[in-house]
Amino acid sequence: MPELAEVEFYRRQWHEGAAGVVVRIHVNEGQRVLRSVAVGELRERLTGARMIDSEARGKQLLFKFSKGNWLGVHLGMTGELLVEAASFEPTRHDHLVLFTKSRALVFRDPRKFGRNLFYHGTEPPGWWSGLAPAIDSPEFTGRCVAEFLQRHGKLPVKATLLLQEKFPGLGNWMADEILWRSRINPRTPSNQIVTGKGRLLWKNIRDVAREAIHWISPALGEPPAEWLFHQRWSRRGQCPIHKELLQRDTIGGRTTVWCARCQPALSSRV
DNA sequence: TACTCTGTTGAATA
DNA sequence: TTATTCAACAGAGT
Repeated sequence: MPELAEVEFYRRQWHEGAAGVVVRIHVNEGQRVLRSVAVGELRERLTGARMIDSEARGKQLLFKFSKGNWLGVHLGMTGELLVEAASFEPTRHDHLVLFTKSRALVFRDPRKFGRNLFYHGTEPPGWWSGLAPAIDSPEFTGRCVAEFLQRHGKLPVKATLLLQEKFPGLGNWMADEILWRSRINPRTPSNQIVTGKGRLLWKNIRDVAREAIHWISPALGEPPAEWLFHQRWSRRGQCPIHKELLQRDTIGGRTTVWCARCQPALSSRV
């Protein structure tokens, strides 16, 4: 599930739930999500450390701990961050649990597509500072979006929007929402998004990202009823505008939903 | 019961 | 270099 707004929700959970130093660590040894982590070092260094900051960038999370320790989290498809009582007993999907005196910070991920990273040093780790500029940052300009679309030529615009190297945090439903608002057919080759449409697309990327955070991040809420979001999960989903049955197909390897009337194929529109 | 589907992504292949 | 396919995994839905 986690796209940028859900990721931000989970960041807040852990950030607000963290209280005091880590006194004990539970690790689900040998799990995929820990494949990049030196578990022994993580245990040793994080025990006695205290969370002092956190940041979300797209789908990536970084938690800064005292004594120069950094914990990265990617939630994959089914990951979540929970705060439980100190008496919490980890279940089989709880791969990393940081216990403080009063709480347990839980990283749970049944499908294990998520990932933890650990780094020790005074500056943020390279895998963090190398991430693409956030969608709401000044660096995310209409021009750089236009260039990126051109560069990806024939790739359907739907698939291009899912590339995290340029659109950090966009996931499947957000991409569909953005294209629907922009009245762009998801199969449109990226380099055929011309000037005016490109500008509109850029604006809607920013708007949907910002509004998603507004509606979802405070309490894992839902966007307003008129969003495509609410229609996409069912085969009977209708365009919120025309009440027409939505189209549904796999594009770029992902289930894609669109309205044939709002988003006609390129050849049949102006 | 068996089969299909899923919000991710990066490695392998073409 | 770039685009597509698939595997990693578990559970929910039909």
